[in-house]
Amino acid sequence: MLDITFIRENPEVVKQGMLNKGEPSADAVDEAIKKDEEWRGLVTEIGELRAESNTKAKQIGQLMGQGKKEEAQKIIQETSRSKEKIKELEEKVGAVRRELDELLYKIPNVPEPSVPVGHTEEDNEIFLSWGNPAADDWREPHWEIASAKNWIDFDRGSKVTGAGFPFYLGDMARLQRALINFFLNEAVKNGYIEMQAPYFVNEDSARGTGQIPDKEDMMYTIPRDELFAIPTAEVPVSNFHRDEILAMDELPIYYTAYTPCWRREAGSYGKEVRGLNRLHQFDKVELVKFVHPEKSDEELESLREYAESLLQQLNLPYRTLLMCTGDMGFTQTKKYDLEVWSPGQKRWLEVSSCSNFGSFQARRMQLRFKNEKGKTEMVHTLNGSGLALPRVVAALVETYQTEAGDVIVPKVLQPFMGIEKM
RNA sequence: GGAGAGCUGGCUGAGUGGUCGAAAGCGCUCCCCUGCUAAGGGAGUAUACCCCUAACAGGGUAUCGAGGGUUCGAAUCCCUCGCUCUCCGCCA
Repeated sequence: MLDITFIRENPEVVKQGMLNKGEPSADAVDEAIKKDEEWRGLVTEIGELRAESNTKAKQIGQLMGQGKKEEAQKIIQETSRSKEKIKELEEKVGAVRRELDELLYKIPNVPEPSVPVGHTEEDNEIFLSWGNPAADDWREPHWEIASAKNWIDFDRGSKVTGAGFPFYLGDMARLQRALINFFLNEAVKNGYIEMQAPYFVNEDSARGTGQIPDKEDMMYTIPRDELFAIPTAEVPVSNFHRDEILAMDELPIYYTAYTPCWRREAGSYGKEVRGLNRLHQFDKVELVKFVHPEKSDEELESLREYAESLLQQLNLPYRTLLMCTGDMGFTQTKKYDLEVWSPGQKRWLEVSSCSNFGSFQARRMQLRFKNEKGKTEMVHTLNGSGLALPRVVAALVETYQTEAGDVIVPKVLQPFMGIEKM
């Protein structure tokens, strides 16, 4: 959610950003400004009425204390009249505030000036490419390799749970465990605090990071206990400091957490979801940063560089995309996607998304800090995957497959697996 | 799952219907005193929002776990929920 004061002072910037992000109309901006005016008017009016009745209540208290009951009685009668007016206004102000909040929830974060304006993924900018994508004809997609080696059991996963919930077996299971260890170790080396987070969150947390109301259908729910299965560790980790005021010298704070992620992925179909390309449950190591507002731009770059370093160490060719305004999402000011090359499928697979949210999430979460002047100010939040497992595994297996059909274990993972070949 | 106790400012803790945004202590900040140290004296020290202002200052409202209710008036009474602690049960 954006700051209404910022919207009031920069309506055109907000409107332009909204249209650039592909919203059909920016009318919500003017409507919000109008609602805000109405709301402030009502708040002022109520404040005055309450001030009056507070004064009278105090007078009554004094008179009662002095034993002047009749005089007190007189004032009591006067007061009960304005009571109803206050109640009426309170209901109205509550309704107007809800309407205002609803409008504010509809206004997306404003893209950074450096973000290319565009509508579709065609307009994303290739920020950089690394490595030489393999293009040999003999390379197979990972699901062929996995099935030959009996590494992934999709059918039994479907029997036990449903489509998109595979079992991993033998060396494949060990590979995933190795990747998780490798990613976490690297993150800790780079200053991230390792964290184990809850896999379910409550409604306030889902709202805090914007899953509700924007992306409610993405999550699995546990209605009886009013909980949501996390679609990413971003949700519990970002909400860790919700409703807090941090000291300035605590910033920046970096966290990393491994969790499974659950996503309903309603409406997905076809070859896009073949094999490990898209699952309902998958593993991911997530990176979350809480930073000083002035630092968030450079923090996004270092987050991106860190995520890239993982692919470099695994020696997997990738490219980094700077997402255009229309493809970047509601809550971000700027976003990079890392795509790894899948030589068996001959396509790029997204394995990380590094985003700067500015104060957008922090405002929803009421996460603030005391700045240089001792004023409370919203922190800036960023997050990125470091990395998401299944597609890394897919690209890795396809890239490290030998013509003889084995899969070599990447050097950096060998210490974790204790073998050189799967 | 059952029974009970509790939730007050950065912390400890007082406050059972009126002058309480809240005693006292600790901590912290500033000032004074004191030739180190220690001690002492004084002032200040929550958050959000609204109004006003060039700004500072100022005025107002709300907040004593959350939400609702009773009342002219609620930290104090009532209801619902959350959380913490103790005991019992169960359990990886």
